[in-house]
Amino acid sequence: MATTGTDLSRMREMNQLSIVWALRGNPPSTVTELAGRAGLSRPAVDVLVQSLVTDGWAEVEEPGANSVVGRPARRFRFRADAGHVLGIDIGVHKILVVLSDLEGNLVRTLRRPADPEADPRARLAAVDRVIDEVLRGAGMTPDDIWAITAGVTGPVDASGRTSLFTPLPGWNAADPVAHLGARFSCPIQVENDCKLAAVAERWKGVASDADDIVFLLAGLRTGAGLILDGTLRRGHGGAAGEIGALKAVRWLTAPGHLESCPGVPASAAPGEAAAWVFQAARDGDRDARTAVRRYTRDLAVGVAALVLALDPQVVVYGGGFSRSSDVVLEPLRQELTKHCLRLPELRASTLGDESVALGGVRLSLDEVDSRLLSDGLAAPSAPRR
Amino acid sequence: MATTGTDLSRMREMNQLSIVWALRGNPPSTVTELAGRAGLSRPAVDVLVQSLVTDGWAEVEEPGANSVVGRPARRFRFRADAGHVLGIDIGVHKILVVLSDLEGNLVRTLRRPADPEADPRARLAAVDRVIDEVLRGAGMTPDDIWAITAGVTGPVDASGRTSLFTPLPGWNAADPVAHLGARFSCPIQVENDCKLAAVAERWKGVASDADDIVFLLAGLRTGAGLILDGTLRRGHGGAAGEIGALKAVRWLTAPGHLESCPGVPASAAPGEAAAWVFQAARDGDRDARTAVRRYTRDLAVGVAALVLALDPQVVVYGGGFSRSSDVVLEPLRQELTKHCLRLPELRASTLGDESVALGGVRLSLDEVDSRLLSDGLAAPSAPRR
DNA sequence: TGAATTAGTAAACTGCTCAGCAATATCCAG
DNA sequence: CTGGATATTGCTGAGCAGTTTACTAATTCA
Repeated sequence: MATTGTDLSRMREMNQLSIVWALRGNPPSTVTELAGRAGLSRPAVDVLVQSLVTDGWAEVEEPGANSVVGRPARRFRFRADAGHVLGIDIGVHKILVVLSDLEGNLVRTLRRPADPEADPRARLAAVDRVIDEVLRGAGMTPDDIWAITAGVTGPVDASGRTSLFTPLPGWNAADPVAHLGARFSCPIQVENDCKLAAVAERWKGVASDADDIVFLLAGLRTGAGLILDGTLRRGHGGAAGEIGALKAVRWLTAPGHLESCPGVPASAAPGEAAAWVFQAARDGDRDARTAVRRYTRDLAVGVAALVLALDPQVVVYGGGFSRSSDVVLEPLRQELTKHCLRLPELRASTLGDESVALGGVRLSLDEVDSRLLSDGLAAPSAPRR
Repeated sequence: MATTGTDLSRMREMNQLSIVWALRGNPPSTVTELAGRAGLSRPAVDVLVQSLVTDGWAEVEEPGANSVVGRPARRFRFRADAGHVLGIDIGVHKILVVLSDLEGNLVRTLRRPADPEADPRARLAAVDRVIDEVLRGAGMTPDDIWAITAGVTGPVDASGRTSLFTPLPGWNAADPVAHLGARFSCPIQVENDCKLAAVAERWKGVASDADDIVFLLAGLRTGAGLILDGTLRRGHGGAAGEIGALKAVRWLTAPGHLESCPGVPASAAPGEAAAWVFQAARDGDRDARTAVRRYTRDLAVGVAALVLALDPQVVVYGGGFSRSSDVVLEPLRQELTKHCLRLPELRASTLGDESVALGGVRLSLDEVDSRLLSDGLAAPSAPRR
């Protein structure tokens, strides 16, 4: 453990950061409240918050109507709009861009359909267009963006490349980090979609109380994202959670049970077929229930492997199929009890298909925070790579 | 992130700790060397190390023969013998106790056979006897011990109980923490044996360079321990790594291929049978090679599941069978390439059957360190629970 | 209007780090 | 054998950050 020594200036930096963290995500706060939250004395907080105001990180709110006894206090507010970050979902069928301020408040969300057959150039050009539209709508330029995280399907390595496999046509030759880097000088990450969705689920979703989470992205493709000890697990090569690649785990073929269910309208697209089967199962259709049961049986093997390997607190069922969790969760639970030693809680995602972009926002905010931690906080400005 | 503010006294504490860490594990060091290592100024280090000496954490070494030019510097040495910790392996067939000083130097190691059929009371009494012998041999009393970590088979929950299952007869009714706590007032942990062995492998073993490790404890039983991001993963209920419980993973039956190999002497005990087969395979015996291949094929499914789930940098093959890694590793590698996306490095453990107790020592030392971090360092003494 | 309560501010104090200088001890070249 | 070079120790004063204490300011309630 190579702990490095601390001096006064570093101490001040850290105390100032602890004020920022006490300020952020809370309603406008008095000096006394901040002192309590940050564990510092009132005078110390006073000078720290003063300098935050002059630097532009915080704003004063002069005392107004105050119903409590005593001298009314000024309140300080974190200037969440001092910077912004982007979370992007580069999907097969859609592109979703979310713009957020530094507090994680979503400023703007824009979804555009994407051509499933588009080659990487065309897809990245489409991403650019959606980003442009979002920025224009918010009256911003690329320089106002402090960090970007984009999600794609398939395992992503440290450089943001998708070398092993991906359902995005031609994508393993694409370099989205370089592409975005041409217009944005802020830090840019590309990450696997399941991993981002898992992050979102812990941030604003159904697993915010848990530190050990297995997240399932269930749809026509099935994937998993892992959060252990509260932090996203990428794996040494970025391929953590890819248990679906194991032949004994029939995640590739599992959704097929839904499509091949007797009674599905011949005209239905694959995604619609699954929705039809779930609805039919909900209505009590015998064939549909069998199909769902087969689907969950195949799904459960992989989930059980993850559960046994990691012993998580919560398994979150997310992705496109999570809308039908009411007919999936119970059979899945029954299957899992057959396999597992200790059954974790099973929860259905509520974030819908924004989870990937949301997770991207969260990772971008984390990136901003880690910059603050390492570089300290000068006047707010977009970090450069 | 609830970072709490820092004041001067806490800062001194941290700087003093950083001196301790700069001192420990290094040869006796001069003030200048320490200043460099800890990132502090020379005068600062001087007063800090002075107070460490008066507290008893460090010793001065007056300058003696000095071959370098200039005024000879005093050297300071960490008093590794200020305290000691125990690592214990409570196995089915043996009990192994390791006594270590604060620097991780092994002071005393004692192995005693255990009755496989012994009930928990008898087994814990045997543990007591081995501990007593070790302490007596080192001239110590229970009060000289600062932390104890014991390893047992089967998943261990946070309280040190083995409630799910275990091959130790009657053990799920045992409470080893309470038993040891009657004589020792220091912190006591009980942990799963595979997890401890994994920790040892990263500490003094073959995976000291890796942060993401899957450790296999391969013997008549097969188990796994996970280290991710450099820290041991226990799982929410302490059952991480128990992938062997999955029916599709045939870890329970895998060693059977070895015992049922044609040609094994009828008189051989199960453990000896495996050794015989490995030797025969080494000598080119056809049946033995087939048996080993079957064994690795069954083993590989579970390993592949862990590898795909976690994408580790290294897989370590340890446990009793690791002595025969020369005939196992290559077939295992071949099987894994069939299953995995990205093959991690495959290494054979070199720690032998001391790994569990060694891992216990490491965890005990970690416990001591975390006490120092939270409570600061007064004069050295055994921490109380 | 005065008591009670809370906020803001100034001054004194503590404790730590750092820069720099003088003192000291050894080695080595001449 | 001696003086210079080198490297370490010990010391002092300056600077800085945070705490404590005390005092003043602003507001509500009785």
